[in-house]
Amino acid sequence: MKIQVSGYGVTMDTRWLSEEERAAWVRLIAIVELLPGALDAQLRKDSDLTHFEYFVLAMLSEAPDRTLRMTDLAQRTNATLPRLSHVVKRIEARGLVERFPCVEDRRATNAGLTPDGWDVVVAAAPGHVEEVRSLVLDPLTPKQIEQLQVIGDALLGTLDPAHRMNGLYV
Amino acid sequence: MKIQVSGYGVTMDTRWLSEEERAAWVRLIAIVELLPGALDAQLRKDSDLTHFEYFVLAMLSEAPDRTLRMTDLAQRTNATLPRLSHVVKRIEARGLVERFPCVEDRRATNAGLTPDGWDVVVAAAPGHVEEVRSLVLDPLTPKQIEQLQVIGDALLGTLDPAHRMNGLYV
DNA sequence: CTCAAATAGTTGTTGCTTCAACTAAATAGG
DNA sequence: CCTATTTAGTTGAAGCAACAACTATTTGAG
Repeated sequence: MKIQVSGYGVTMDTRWLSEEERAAWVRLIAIVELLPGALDAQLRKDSDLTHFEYFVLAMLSEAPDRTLRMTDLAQRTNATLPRLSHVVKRIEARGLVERFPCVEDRRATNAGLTPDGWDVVVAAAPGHVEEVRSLVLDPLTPKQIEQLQVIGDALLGTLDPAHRMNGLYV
Repeated sequence: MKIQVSGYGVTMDTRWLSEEERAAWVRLIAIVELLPGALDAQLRKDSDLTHFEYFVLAMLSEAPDRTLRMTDLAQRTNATLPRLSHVVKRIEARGLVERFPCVEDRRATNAGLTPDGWDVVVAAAPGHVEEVRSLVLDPLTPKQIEQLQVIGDALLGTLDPAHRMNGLYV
């Protein structure tokens, strides 16, 4: 057994990370921790929405009739059905969406954007897009943006094999 | 569609996202949504730890005397002090860390890893590293890992300007 | 046709994060 | 000095998410 300085200490038959791997990983995990808070903060402040609520409204705003079935919406937003159900209940209470039973399959529920909900998304979008630009896009070169897209595809191949998170977003 | 935002008497047009920008952004946001859950799931299952708890223990395990001041630890883990305080209280109750007042500055509290805490990190590390490999590193080429590191630096320049998230991680 | 299993969604509980309020100690201004 | 402010940390309340349990339809096997 050998004590490592920048590893975890005890060496086993695990393949530890190389310096390059560690550098990339540390940065990715930092981004994953910081980005949601930054997004939430801007949307909260300017539009009284969480990022997830915005995400839900944005998905609906791009759907035919601005309406989707709960299961479909859950997949596009990468939410569990219970989570989505609670969130939709809250934004329904605020008048931004409405739920109604599906005719073809009476187990199913449709969630549709109300006119008020549409107005809220339209009002929130520009500020959100500006935030995305200043946080993520502006610091990168066009080449890096392309690299990020390719890298993202590779990671989502393992994180989201079914490619369920496919909605048109922003 | 062109939506106008007005603020402080100035009206400006929103620059919408190009196809490349949107593609990169959609993938990044999907990763940010999916990665934490995947990390938590593995650590929960195999070691009864959240990823954040593991992160805290890992930081302590690399510090001199396996001890850090709360503020320092909060910065390295990118947590607020209240969040860290609650988490440390919980893992202290499990015997993994202990808190004791700092001698030089009696406002401050030190958090130190106990022998049990050390054992837990050492036991959890290999499985976690394997998970990181299979989720993030293995799907990427060495060149992409390098690109990810550079891109990460650029994004953290705006997300974490003070570069507080500096701990040696993994 | 019937009954078991799968599917769609909701609801309640528990746990973690955030926010605001608080205590206590160190520092700085006059 | 001595008071005012800043810094370090804790605590309690409120809100959101994960999980489990539940109802209600639909499908499918025999």
